[in-house]
Amino acid sequence: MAGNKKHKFSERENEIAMLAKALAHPARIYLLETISKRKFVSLWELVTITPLAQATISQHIKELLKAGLIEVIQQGPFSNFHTRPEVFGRLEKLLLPIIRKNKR
Amino acid sequence: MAGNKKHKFSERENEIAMLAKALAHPARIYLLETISKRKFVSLWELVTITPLAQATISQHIKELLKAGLIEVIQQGPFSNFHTRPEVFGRLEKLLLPIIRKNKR
DNA sequence: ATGCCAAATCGCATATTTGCGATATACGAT
DNA sequence: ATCGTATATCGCAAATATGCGATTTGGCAT
Repeated sequence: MAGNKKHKFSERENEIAMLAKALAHPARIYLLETISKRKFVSLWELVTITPLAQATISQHIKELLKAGLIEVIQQGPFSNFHTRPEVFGRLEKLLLPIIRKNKR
Repeated sequence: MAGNKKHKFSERENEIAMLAKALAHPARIYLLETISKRKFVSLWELVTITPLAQATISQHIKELLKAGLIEVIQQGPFSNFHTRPEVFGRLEKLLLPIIRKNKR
């Protein structure tokens, strides 16, 4: 079964896996890049341009928030999202060495 | 339900997600780095140093193979794994722009 | 308070992932 | 051919992820 064996691996390995998991769905890549491009996007706007139901988009956004890749700033009835530079820096710090070591 | 909506997103988004998914488990990060460090490792060796059952490790290795991150070369009864530089290069090409654009 | 809109959450169905014991397969040595 | 070792695969159980309709929540205006 899927009994949690995560404690068997290092904090670092778990952190990399956690961040990678947040990126492991095309909808989340799309949402992330849209938020990134526009700097500031509301969920309502994401709903209008994404081929998924509002509930589903809300769910994916929650995943991105949980991983810390994006942040929300409430503006009236709107949730405005933007990316969190520190966490992308962390991602670079964790992932680049692995990529660099193995890339052609 | 989880009906496949992947076709609703671009090839590129799907490729990034596919590679990220391969990295989205601490055991796979651990296996990948071990294979990377030693340049050439058999599954038997991985089994002796990884806190998971042989069947489970075999499964994770299969995921890494499917994503193209590693390759196997049979040597007698041993499966020797090594990383695939082209695919890490691809990963860099796809992921770095996103990271760079958003990092602090 | 009522109505309206954006967003989050609930509840459910289905799909996929994770883990492993058991079994099957492949290879080398004898 | 038989044995021993190394891997892969099967079959199952449980956990988690995905998707969405329906409902709830929160804010703003009137």
